[in-house]
Amino acid sequence: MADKYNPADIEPKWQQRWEADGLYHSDIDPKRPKYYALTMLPYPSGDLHMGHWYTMAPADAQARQMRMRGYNVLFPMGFDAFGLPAENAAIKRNIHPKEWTYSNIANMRQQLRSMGAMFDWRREAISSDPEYYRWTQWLFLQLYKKGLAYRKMAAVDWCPKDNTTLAREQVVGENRVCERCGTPVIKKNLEQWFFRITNYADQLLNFDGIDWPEKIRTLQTNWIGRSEGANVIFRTEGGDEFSIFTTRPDTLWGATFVVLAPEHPLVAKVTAKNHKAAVEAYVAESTRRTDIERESTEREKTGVFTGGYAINPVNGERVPIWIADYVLMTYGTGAIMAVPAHDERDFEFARKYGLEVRPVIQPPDSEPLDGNTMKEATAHFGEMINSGPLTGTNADEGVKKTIAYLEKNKIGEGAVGYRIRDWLISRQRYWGAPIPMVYCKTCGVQPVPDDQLPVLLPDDVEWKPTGESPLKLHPSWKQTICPNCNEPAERDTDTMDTFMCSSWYFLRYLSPHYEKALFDPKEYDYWMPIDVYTGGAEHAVMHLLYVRFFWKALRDLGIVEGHEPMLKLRNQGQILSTDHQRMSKSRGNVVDPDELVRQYGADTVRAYLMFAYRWSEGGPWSDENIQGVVRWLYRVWDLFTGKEEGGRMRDKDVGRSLRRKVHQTIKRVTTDINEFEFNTIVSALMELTNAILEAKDAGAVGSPEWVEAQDVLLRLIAPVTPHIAEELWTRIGKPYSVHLQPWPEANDEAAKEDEITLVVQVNGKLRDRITVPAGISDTEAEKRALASEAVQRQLDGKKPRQVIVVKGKLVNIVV
RNA sequence: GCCGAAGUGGCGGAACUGGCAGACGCGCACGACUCAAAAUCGUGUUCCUUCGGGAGUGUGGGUUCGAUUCCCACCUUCGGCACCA
Repeated sequence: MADKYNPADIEPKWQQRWEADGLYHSDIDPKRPKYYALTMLPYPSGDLHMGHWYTMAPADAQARQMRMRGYNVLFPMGFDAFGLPAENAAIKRNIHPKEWTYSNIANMRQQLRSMGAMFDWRREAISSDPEYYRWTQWLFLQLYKKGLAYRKMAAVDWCPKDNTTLAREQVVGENRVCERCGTPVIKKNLEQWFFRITNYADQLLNFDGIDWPEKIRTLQTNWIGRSEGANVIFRTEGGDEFSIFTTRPDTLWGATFVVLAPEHPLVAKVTAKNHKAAVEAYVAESTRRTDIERESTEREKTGVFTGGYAINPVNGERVPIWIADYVLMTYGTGAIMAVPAHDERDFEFARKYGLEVRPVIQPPDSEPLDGNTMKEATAHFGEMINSGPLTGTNADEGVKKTIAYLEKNKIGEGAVGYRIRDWLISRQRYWGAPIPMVYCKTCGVQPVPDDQLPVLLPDDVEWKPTGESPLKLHPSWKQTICPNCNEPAERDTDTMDTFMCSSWYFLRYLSPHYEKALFDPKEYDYWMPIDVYTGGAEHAVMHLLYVRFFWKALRDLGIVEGHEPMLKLRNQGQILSTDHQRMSKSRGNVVDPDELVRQYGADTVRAYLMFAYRWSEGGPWSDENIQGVVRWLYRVWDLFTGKEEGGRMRDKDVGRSLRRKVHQTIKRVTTDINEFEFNTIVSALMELTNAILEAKDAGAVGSPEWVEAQDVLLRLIAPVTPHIAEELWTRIGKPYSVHLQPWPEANDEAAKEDEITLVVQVNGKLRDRITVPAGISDTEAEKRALASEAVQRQLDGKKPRQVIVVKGKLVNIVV
């Protein structure tokens, strides 16, 4: 009986048993409340690393605890298997991406199993399986039919290393680099597929009814970047109308010139003959520039006069039309009114090119502004001056009144601008779901009919990137017939962004092999929506935004119901390497969990990851502290397998205080696990273990309190360290399985303290601690506090001016 | 520049709504066991101290009987955005 704790023996044993028994199968059960716990699916990049364990093991513990609390828990797992990293790795090793991906999946599946998590593998979904991407393609077609997918020629972000376009969200940092490989992106004019995420901008700003971290909500809100203002219609002297967007319509009378983006469609038309050469040179120059140069705020503003003029609709003034690359075609209307007196950029530009600066807002508490002598623009609100009929309007009404004025005179209207761009989903790469569209010379763009899905990705392709889509180079793949006229036609040779695959994967878990639809409606009705989603915050404006957009689009298509797919989101922090850098294969600093599991066992690694960091924070990896957890589990083991010295308790308080600790721990663990505070759970469990050991020394063995303590401890550690819990549960003769037991209930009466430590302060400083009965009255507490020797010493004969008693906690004596 | 988060022992980190700062661990020191070491167990461990106390949660102020917690200013670190009109 007194054998050593050997995780290498017990962990595989129980994993096999659970597997054989289907212990973690999640099936519809109308009798139990459901709980869909989802954790982000991994990319099959080769090995499971510490980061995966760090997200998944605590998420598993929380899911397990919910199960013990009587919920029917779905905790599925799958692989986000399409995409660039797999393909790039395959190129480097010169093996087929498919082979590479699937062998990695086989490996990672084994690693995931070693964690002892309660994944229901029958529900595994792999996004690169035809039975999966068939539905990715089907969803694309649904969006297309709803007008939410469209094809457009645009200047798009292109990664010259990965040889593909990227979504705006996948270009990161101030150097505007590719999110995958860190290479600065360039612009290319290409015809590409986009999803109309901008249609949902306002809805995506609404987080009502979901419990998501403030941080993510802020990031998404900033990314969407809503700003209110007005569109104002200007006219060129030639009579062409164009509209400008401004957030400061109250400064309209101060517009002394207008600026078009170099790509603006009116540029050629407004350009006067004698300015043509300069304008064309400037346009050519700015197309050549990278985004980094062009969008850098450091760079001095440049521009050229077109020789054309526009009419300011509010005062009929003739203002020069310039072009400048600080005006972006992709935001607002690609044209601005320039109000140098009240906009820093316009001011800089006006001073450089000698254009008029005319103040039309007089901010309070400042000297009357003079356009000739101003040193900088002032963006403050204030009283409108020199503004025709609106002169004298005060700060808080200016914008509103100007919009009303514009609308009344039909020269503009209130408008909203967004920073977010439509989601570019075409990729010129091989390893992805083909875009199910066909191009016919006579019928144009045609969707592939549903019954021809999936459009299979061919295996026999030269997948190495050339800058062209690999599928384009395949000898026969793109040749097809038009679904409309049956004449020869060509397939779209691009594949879809992998973020598209991962925008709906949680729906496929419901019924991964269902052939009739995206999901089995019975499963959907029972399991959805997701009750809790766990994963990294680094996906804030990519995956986590796409998922919400996708769901809303699916809702509008009548495929799903409700406004949000995930009711609650919790982000873990990141585990950095020992060098405080992100773990990555290229840096060679990846910490391998397998090695630790071999050395200490999965239970120890699970508990350590929960114990060592605040889950939401993460931090640099260190295994120095792991000894604490190792020792703890050995102590737990000994508690159940060591010699039990029965006998008489030294006094009856031993039993009562043991029971108190047991019930206090139930409370703490239950609260903390549902708040995703895993480190304090392990602390509480260690404390309980220590308390039981102390009680053992005090002769508690065999008492009812002892029996209860053993029982509860095993139930409480079961979600954290499932294998040792199961082993010890069996060894003390309890019926298999501990994971089928109900979660213990805390008894408030038992958890209550009989005695409390009353803190005694004098002038807010701690002077004494006295032990008193828990239910002590305020007057009695005051009396005892004043009687304290330490207090008397402090008072030194002085009379207390005031005595504050906080019930059951402290007495503060003010002198 | 703008937005957000965080600064607590040698280290990881606790502290519910303003009420015992440093739980639980690591490490370290000393002790027990041992021929010895490891492991294990026990004791101690914020700093200073004349042993009465004093100081202490990034810095400086403020509110309060009382502040790690609330308010103001600043410093540092991290994350995000960045000519968005």
